[in-house]
Amino acid sequence: MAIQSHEAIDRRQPDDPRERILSAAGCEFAERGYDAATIRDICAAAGVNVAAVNYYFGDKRRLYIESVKHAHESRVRQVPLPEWDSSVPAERRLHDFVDNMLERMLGLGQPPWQVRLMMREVLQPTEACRELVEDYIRPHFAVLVAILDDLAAGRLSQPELRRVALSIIGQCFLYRAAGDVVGMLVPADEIERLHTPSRLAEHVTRYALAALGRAAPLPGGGAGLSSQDVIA
Amino acid sequence: MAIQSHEAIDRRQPDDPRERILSAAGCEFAERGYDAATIRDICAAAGVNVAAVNYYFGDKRRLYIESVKHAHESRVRQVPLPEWDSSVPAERRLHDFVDNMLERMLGLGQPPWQVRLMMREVLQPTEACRELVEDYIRPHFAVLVAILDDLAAGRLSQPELRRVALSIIGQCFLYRAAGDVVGMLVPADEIERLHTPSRLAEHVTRYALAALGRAAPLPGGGAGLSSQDVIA
DNA sequence: GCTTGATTCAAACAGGCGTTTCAAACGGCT
DNA sequence: AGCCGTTTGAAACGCCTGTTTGAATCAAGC
Repeated sequence: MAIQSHEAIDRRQPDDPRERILSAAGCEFAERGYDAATIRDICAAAGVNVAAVNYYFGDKRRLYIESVKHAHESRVRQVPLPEWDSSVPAERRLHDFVDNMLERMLGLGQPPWQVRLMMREVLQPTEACRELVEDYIRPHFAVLVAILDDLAAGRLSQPELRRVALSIIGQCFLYRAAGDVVGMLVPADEIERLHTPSRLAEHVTRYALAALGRAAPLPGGGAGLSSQDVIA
Repeated sequence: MAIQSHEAIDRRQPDDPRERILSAAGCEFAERGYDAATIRDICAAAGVNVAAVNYYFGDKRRLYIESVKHAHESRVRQVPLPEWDSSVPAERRLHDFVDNMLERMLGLGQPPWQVRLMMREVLQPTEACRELVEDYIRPHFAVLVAILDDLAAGRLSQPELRRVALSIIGQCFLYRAAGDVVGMLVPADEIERLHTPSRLAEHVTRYALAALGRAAPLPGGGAGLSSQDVIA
């Protein structure tokens, strides 16, 4: 039997069992991975019976896909694409974009399982991945390419712009995806001082601007937006 | 029941059951992950009985750890750290290093499951990770930092050098770890033409040299070691 | 030959998994 | 009240997992 009036009712209220299951599932999938996460644990965390997942979602695989979408939607709502006044210079827009991306990925506020779950999709794509790329990643990518196009003032081809964009994303990506290993390679106090989202954003931005000839090369003092880490 | 003379015999010969299990296990773990890989599948691939893994390794977890070490060792043997004559300029050494790293990661020869397995450790560290970092990653990292130190001629502090090194590694890392998503963002023909290890190595190197003021900024024609992708 | 230890094998074990069942409880409705 | 579709609940069903057993096989030493 069932699953009929699911479209009709409002949902989205936090005591809705379906919503509770999605949150618990996303959290569990993010932490343990698809295979290691069990329906029993998910249902226990959500405070519902194991039969509920069959009732609402059919089976584990569809629950997983829905929970990825759910995480991705709520994440988009939390951290929207930044928008700028047309007078803001491209350098500042690049910095804001990178800062926004790092803040979203490393998220000092609370390390959100949503990002961890989406990261799993990126690293080992399943059915939910294509949707994730189209709705979430590609728009961000397009904005970055546009900023770089402004910075290069038409002197770079689209393929070149894309490669530069990937270079910038790669740097941010490393800190999120391989953060544990980075933590083993860099002294702990240096991590605390210099590997905050805002400090990293400044480094990545300065690195890119210097490479594009829109700022003095790296050792230079007056190039970036500020000069921290004085001596170390 | 026992495990006694394991140290005595030579092993390393390819028909040794222990060796066969390690290879099959590494392959299976790399492809499916720890939980999804089953001992039965591994043993079937290795052509041994399921009891063999208990006999040789004790249990699944220890088999996993040993297979990570095994993959890492054979990978080190395959692709050693490049060495240079002291007359080679730092620019060339940087290019060679990046090219070597990308070739090892993306490995055109055969997409090796060893790298995929090690990548899993980097992304979600287990017990085997620390050893991996100390034996394999840290030495490479140190070489890169030394090259950058030469390039900067002492004008960058150690923390700054490490950040630049991570920027370079991050760019390579993205193509390996998030290659599927990159493939969705970039046109297929562009991938084929420009996202080869050697082309990417040139881009990453040029990007770094420009940022450090050791080459003309990116749009410049005569800066890099060659100027491909003419118009696109 | 026989003995001894190391190795292999088929078969079984207990436990956890996703999934299903079916009856009980709920909530509007007339 | 009684009815009926929706939602929950405890229990069970197969199935597949990692692991273990105990006997069969092999290799070498005497």
